[in-house]
Amino acid sequence: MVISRFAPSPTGYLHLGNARTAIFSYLFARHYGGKFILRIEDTDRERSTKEFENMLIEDLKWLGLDWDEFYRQSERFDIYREYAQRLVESGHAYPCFCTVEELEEERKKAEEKGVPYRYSGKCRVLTREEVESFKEDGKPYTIRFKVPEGRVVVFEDLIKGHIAINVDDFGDFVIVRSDGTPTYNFVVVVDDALMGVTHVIRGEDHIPNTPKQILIYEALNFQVPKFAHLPVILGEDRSKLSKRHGAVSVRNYREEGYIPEALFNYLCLLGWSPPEEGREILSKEELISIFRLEDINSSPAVFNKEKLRWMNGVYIREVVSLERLVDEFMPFLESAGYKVDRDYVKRVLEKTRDSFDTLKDGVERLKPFFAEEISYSEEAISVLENETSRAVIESFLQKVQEVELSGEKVKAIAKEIQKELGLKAKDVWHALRAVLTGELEGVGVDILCDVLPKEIVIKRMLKALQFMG
RNA sequence: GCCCCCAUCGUCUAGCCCGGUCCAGGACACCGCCCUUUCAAGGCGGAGAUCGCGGGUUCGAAUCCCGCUGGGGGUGCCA
Repeated sequence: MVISRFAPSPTGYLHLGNARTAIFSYLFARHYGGKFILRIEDTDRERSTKEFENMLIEDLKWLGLDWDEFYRQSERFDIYREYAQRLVESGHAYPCFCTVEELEEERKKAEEKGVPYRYSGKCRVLTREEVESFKEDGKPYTIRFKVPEGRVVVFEDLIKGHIAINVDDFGDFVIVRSDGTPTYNFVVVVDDALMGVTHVIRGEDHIPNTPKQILIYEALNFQVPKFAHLPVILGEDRSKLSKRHGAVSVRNYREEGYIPEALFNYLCLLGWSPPEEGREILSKEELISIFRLEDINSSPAVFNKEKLRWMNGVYIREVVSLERLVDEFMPFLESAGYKVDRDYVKRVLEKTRDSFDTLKDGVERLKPFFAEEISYSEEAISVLENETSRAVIESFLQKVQEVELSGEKVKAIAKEIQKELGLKAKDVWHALRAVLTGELEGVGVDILCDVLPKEIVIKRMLKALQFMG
């Protein structure tokens, strides 16, 4: 069976890049009917927080991901301790008593000499007696993995292909910190092996770590999994997508009114493309059935907010059901301070969902449907100041009294007024629009009248007349 | 510095493995027209890539080989 995992560290909000990694890893597992594991990598006790962990989980669920197993590394320290012990006993690792200061010194010297830095291996040659006596003195120590010399680690990456790295490039690395907590390169191996992970799917920034991990797999006699390193996501300036590029967390997009399925869909298209050309709007189910690691592009992709926006619009106007859209939209109306009836919102959205790209934009555009009081823009005011506008409004008020209000009716009335007053269609509509929406652009006056209660329409007319004095 | 990865329209990409059907296809954005009471949406059309550069191999290269350049990533008692 295929087993993949997503292993975020709870040190911040779920980043778009990580979200995409999670999605690919998830799609892969589901495609093969395998298992998907979520593992919180919180071995760095300094930077990890429970709050971030909760938000990570919340965001992953919001995106539509689910997992079969859940682990938290901070709860598995006993396991790591045991395997670290084994490595020491088998001679693959050793205690190192060097202080941070000493190491800093080594690094500085290397830099001055212009040679690439790697740990000197000083403590590698400590005798048993020396080690014992240091320990008795209570000297803090780390445990380092002994990197074999002259070894070239080779692996076939499922995305990048053949990769060979000479491990002489890095020195013995720390697997257990002086405070007893294990480090990433070590725990990731122990966990992936123990959890039976068959495919390690992660960002390409992990490629340099891979040989170190393979060395540990071997030392522990674990079976080495397959690796698939995803290209990174870049910002507009082609550097790794980060906070300085603006909104880069899943949460940002959630708050801006993006539909989770749209974000999910868009993220999939960064670095991956469906085998069937031309179809880009794909549901989670479709993605699961067609997703293959082989179709992942090996070059980095620039995140394009415009296209995400467009895609979100597609989801709003034609993909999600009306009920779903209402559910998604309600919270945005509430946080904008509108107290409205769900049924009313549904009637509004049914006619207007094709005119905005994000829920937040929707709130703005649909203001005339929800706001108690509307305010006039400068352009609207200048229209209201037109002599003809008063006549239009007065006539409209009179004609609307005896009829049931609807978009069709309003069209008929507008035409009548136009004829009676000898105006251009534009003049009539502009006046009505200014009165009803306070703007000269936006939703159609007819659809506005289709759902807006008649008394509100009348109220706005009267208010306008009053405004005109 | 050293190590690693990458390179097709502005952006995401198809094609590259198995050279010719590619004077390179699709999508977003852009431009124009249509629809129209406005803005969107929608429909139709357009512009946009000498396939990073230079060498090879070949009758023929975006596709194979080599070099260069550019970009990105890594180089932690972070993950």
